[in-house]
Amino acid sequence: MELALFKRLEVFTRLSAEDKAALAAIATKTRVIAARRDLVSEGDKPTHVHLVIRGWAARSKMLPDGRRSLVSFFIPGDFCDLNIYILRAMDHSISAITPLKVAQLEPDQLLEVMSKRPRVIQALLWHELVGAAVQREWTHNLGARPAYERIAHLFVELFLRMRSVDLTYGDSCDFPLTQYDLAEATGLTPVHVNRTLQSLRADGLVELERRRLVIPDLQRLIDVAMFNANYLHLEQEGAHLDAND
Amino acid sequence: MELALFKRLEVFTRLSAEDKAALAAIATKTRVIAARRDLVSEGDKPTHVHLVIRGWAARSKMLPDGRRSLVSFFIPGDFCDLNIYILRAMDHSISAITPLKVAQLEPDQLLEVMSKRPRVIQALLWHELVGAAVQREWTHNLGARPAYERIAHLFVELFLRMRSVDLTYGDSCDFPLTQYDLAEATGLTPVHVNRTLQSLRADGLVELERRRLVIPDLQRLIDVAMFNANYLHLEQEGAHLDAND
DNA sequence: CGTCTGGTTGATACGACTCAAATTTGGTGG
DNA sequence: CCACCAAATTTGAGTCGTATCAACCAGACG
Repeated sequence: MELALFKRLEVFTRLSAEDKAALAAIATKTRVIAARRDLVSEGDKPTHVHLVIRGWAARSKMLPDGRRSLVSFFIPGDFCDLNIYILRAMDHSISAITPLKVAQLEPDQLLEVMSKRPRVIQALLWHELVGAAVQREWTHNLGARPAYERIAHLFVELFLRMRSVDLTYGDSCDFPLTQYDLAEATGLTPVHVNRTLQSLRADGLVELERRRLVIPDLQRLIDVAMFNANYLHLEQEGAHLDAND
Repeated sequence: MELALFKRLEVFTRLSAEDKAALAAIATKTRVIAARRDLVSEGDKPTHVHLVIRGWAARSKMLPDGRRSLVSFFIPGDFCDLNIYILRAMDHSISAITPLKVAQLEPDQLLEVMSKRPRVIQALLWHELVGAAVQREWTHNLGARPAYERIAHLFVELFLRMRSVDLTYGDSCDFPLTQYDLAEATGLTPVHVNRTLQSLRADGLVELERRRLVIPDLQRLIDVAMFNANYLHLEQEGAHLDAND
């Protein structure tokens, strides 16, 4: 288990080597899911906490008439389902976008680690709160931005999140979402996503092919999307905290 | 301070009389805000945790071009800003819809109560998780439902939330949102909200006038809105837990 | 009374959807 | 390495839901 995975948790609090080792010790059991399969399904009583190790996943909600939304994405370093301690049944599904490797944590063991290591509990709480902030921004994105800016905004968010876990390479990163996925995440039609994407490309804001995203001028895309990185709470506050007290 | 306010927290865990007394003891300082004024503003470093005692509030996010979204509503019994322990600056504003009375809790004192009373910490965590689930459903609502169902869905949600804190009277409740508020919350135009509201009325699904909502046939509205109460996690799990151990 | 806020109406325009088909890409097995 | 198939992307034409702009109306309030 690569400790690099816990980088995301350290934005808020630096974890000590022991904290990370304790987490790693209970994250040994992994599971691999094929692309497009469910990790957890709506209605299930959840049994494990998952940590994404490799690949992308999405949280989806479905309407009785078949309409589906993707309401969150998970990239490496993201925990899903920290809420299982409390919620009785899943109100959404989590499915793999790509082939997905996750660590499967036993709730009891995680609880044990948290009770002994206040930094870990803080880090996980921070993780959840940022998740909630992202969700609010998505609501805002769907409610307030037209298609062009809305898609641009999603690109910026995902790019910055990938960058925060060192998964970008200069101005590019993996980007496994299909146009159909983008449609479900933005509340648009696949056809309209396609056309909007073409304008974004024509305007030189993004390149997207073969599951690879290139953003030649990030600042320009940020401006277009009216993106305010506030909500990602990426500032390295953790840097100020000593990990060894 | 009326203990009834903590009813919302008890959906998940029954709180003992002492738990509630401890909360009430630190919730003595109240603050009153005029309608349409900010309780907390975007960018602020938050200083208190707030509990809504009377009135409605909303969480809003604004775009540089002036477009605004309401991304959450708070009704009596709701805590706002439990995240202040972690987040450095507010990524949204909280403003009063009606004249608003809140309890202003000192973060330190709340922390103190939580550390001594595991049930309280559980209840607050549950509260946050439900808030996150509601946020996801809003994202879904904006992304997947057309105007008519979308507004219907919001009515059902707010009605059920009001009912869960005993603020409904049979098939009706206070409903202080203007059509302009509804527009900002649903990502629609005030004009379109007006017209959609007229259809909902014409179809006998809701009555709404003078800040009062009547839902003559809740089940029918639920069906129209494709509302699944799952995500509110209202089932009285707390009923199973003994408050005195 | 006038003023203000919130609600309503009408006419028109446009962004996004629908349906249907063609094309390209990527993966698989022969 | 090519042939094939399925998945993903692209294109076109026509429609519809929602936005826009501009009045107008009703009640609340000082």
